[in-house]
Amino acid sequence: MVPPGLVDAIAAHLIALGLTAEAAGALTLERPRKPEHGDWAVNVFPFAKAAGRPGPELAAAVADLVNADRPAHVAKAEAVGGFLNLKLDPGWLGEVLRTVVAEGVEGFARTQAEPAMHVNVEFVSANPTGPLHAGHGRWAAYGDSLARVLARCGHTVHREFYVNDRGAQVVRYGASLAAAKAGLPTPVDGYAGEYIRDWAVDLPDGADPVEWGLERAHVDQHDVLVRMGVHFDTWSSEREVATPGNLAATLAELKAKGAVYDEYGAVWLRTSSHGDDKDRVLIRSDGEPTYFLPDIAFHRDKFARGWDHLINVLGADHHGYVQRMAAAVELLGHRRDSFEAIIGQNVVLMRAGEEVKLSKRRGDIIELAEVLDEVGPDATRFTYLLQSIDTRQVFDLDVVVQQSMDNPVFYVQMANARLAGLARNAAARGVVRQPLADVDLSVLVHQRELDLLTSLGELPEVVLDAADRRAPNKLTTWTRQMAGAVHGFHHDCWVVADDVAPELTQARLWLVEASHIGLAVALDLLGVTAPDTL
RNA sequence: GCGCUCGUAGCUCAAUGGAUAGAGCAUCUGACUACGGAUCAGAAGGUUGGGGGUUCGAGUCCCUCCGAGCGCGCCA
Repeated sequence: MVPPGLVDAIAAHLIALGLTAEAAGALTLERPRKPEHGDWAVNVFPFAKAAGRPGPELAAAVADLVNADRPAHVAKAEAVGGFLNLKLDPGWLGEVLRTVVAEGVEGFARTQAEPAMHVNVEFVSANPTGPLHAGHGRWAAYGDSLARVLARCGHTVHREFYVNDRGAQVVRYGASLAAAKAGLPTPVDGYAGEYIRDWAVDLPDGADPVEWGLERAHVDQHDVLVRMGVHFDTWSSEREVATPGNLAATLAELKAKGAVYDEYGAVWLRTSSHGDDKDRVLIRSDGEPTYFLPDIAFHRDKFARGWDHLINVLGADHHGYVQRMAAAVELLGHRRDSFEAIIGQNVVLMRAGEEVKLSKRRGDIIELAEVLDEVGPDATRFTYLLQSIDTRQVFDLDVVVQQSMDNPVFYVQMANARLAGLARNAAARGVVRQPLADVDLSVLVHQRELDLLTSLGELPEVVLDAADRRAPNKLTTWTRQMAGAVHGFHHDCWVVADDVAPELTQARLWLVEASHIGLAVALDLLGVTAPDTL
């Protein structure tokens, strides 16, 4: 949070020092890494050239102007090198606290992004040929949390799961189930997983193994996602999208762009003219569409349903897919950047110090359901969101299972529970919290208290940053920092005690309330519950 | 061979092109007659894989080399 009017005031000083209004408009405040550099800082180096003087000199000049006429809540401006460091008065943090309490869990850190978009987020989209494995969990946690963060920033968000229930693999899957039921060996190119044998036991006589198997896999995947707290607005079926009429209409639209041609008996799309490294087959020489044409029809359908920005969360093994789909989107007449592929790196699962390879075909998988059984939904989601989606993640089941200090989710949840405990304790001792308007917050001067308030004030920016950079893990980092501040406060600052003045107890009770709100907001965006008792 | 994504403390990870690269774990040393010690404080730990370049300034951008994962189907 930034004191209202502060940016404008500094920009006005820059203009007074010779910058154009446009140049000064680029001004941003940033959080200094070190506390001694103040609460906010302006890096004036970028403006040095336009002002016609060296950065340090410009910073000093702006500092003089700010000190001569201090904007609200600014206690001191100081130039250090090319930085203008701003120290806010203690009253500002009280304003932060009052804002947090007034806005509450619903409203705090809810910033309106401009422009607000209709965003369709497609994620997981696992093949309907078996249960979700531990690797899928990362996409589930990431996609759902990203959707929550985008929604909090004012976007209208739709969660979509695409079911590839058509094509050769589905046939192989059905054949594998049928063979297992008959006690026959797994067909060549079939699925050999243990779940095939387990599920085949339930396959009714006379049932179509493909149809029955698809339903079985869907129910299994749906249920485990629900257990994780992940809900999709739409489960789209490739079969329903790939109707002859739909495919023909899509093909016709592409043909109208002159991007379709016949060769070797197949029908091709000229994606290479739009950034792909070669053209792609739409309809095979045997007359069957590849996966690609239905996929294009599916994306066309998303646009037609009113979504103007499409996000696809994909595993690293699908990165080759991005260019061709971006090309197709462009050929359909949409802006290239209205299709956004987020490529996530794979999860490496460790158990007993060894890497576990995940392969559904070979049957060597760890099911997501097993992870949830062992670890629980909260630790599972928190762990998946611990780091950037851009880096390979090592998910060590043994470490996550033991509720040790290796697992930060307990550190964070305990901080939340402690805050609740502080409020409970005060109530049990008969301390009644007075209305916030009647409470003097200026007694909050302990470094632990200031740390909590500073951290709280950062949350709105963290949420925006997480949305802009598609990085919900920023929130994980924030909760860990916030939890550290809570534990420090808990250790050093007693809320109700004989040697704590009643006024300080009141202020601290509200500090506890605000901190509780902040953690609740962040944990909700991560999809992690915030229990008040552990 | 070509392409995509990466490489930061012993380990797992942070760091809008900005200030002396930060946390947690593990290790060592301290702090409990009170709100949950599942905590807190301190110490130690770094040539940000190597080398060039761009600029006032590079962990971050560019080039190159090394290393890792993943792609390069009329599979999905």
